Amino acid sequence: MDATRSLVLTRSYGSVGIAGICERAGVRRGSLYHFFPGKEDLVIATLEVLYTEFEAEVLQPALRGPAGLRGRITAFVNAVHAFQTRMQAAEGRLPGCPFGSLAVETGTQSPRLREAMQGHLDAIRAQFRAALDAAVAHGELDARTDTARLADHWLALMEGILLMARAEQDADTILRLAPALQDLLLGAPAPERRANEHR
Amino acid sequence: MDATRSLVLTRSYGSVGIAGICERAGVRRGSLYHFFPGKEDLVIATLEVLYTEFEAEVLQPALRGPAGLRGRITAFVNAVHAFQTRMQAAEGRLPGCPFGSLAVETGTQSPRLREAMQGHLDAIRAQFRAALDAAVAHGELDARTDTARLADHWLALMEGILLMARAEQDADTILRLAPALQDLLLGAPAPERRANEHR
DNA sequence: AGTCTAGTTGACCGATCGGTAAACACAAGG
DNA sequence: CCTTGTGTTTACCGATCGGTCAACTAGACT
Repeated sequence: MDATRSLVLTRSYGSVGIAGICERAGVRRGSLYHFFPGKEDLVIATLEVLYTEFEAEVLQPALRGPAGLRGRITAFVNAVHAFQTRMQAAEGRLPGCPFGSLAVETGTQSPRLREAMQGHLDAIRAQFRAALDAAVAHGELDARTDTARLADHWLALMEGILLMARAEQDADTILRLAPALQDLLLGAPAPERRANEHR
Repeated sequence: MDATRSLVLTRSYGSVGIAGICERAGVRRGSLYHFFPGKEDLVIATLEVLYTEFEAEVLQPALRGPAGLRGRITAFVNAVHAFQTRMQAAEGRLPGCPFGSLAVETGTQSPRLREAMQGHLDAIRAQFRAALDAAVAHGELDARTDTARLADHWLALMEGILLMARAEQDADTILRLAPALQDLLLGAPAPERRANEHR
């Protein structure tokens, strides 16, 4: 599963073969099929583990650690940036958001895989919403804020940022686009103060 | 190339085979290789055409037609929504943003394809920026607005929106997330008016 | 008529795909 | 000692992958 993770994240579902996974893992193909019924299940299981780790190591610490929504967003962005940088250093490729990428690639081919990825995206969105609800409770956001809607926007923008980062194969893209997240979630600055504010 | 477009947009680069393309086009494989040196070049050429059409039929009309940035954004979103809906009706699958999807999928494998897609994304960003510059010229945005940066954010969010739409295979996702675009580009409403504003 | 060339065709290439199955190793339990 | 269950190994399956090639067709030009 570690081999599967490395390969699927840095390449893509379709372009990763069972043979490559097994070679990397130092395992014979037959052994693999003793534990997993097929490629699809292997990948689903692998990303299940990845999500669990992502929630425990990125989502929870960043979104509950610092006080204040602004600090939490920053912590979240930095944690994502660190993870992407680490992966790029280790594997030579910047993965972007695996759940989003897989959902896009297999969305029109493998319903089970797509549903699994959608489930993870939903879970991330729920974490975002919890952070927004906490901000509402602390008076950082107006009480009438539609946190579900805002969390939805947050996830969409985050996916877009990671898509751009993967397309450019550059982790700094995340930092470059992160201000958009602050603008979207905390309200854009008044037009008068907008120019170059984030530099 | 029409067959290539349909298949690549609704499936993915890796999962579309030369055989499938030729079968759909009613052409023998050998004939294809008389005109294109390989799959990569075929797809690049196909998406070149697609971008040209996209610019002429979506970008230009939407971003120059209506008066006012808000109206232009709305027109752009509606045009994209219409295109996605049409594709879904015709092919049974919602393609999302082909340039983004291809850039993501092939970004770690086919440098030429990735560069081509990046070029198209850059071109789209330039169109966005032109629309923002026009808004600045009309006083709709502050003169000090960093339009390049804002166009960058615009593209990232748009890619995220289309990624979500493809993941969910639902064109309405675009309309659901479109308000985020208005918030990001025109400035979020004051917190007091934020709740449910867009419903 | 003869030549040339753009394009078509179908057979074929080696490689790889995901997946299967039978033979085998081996430790645990009787 | 013998069975049983858990894995491992290896050879193999048909299908498909992207790509090649030589033979062929047919219209244009001389």
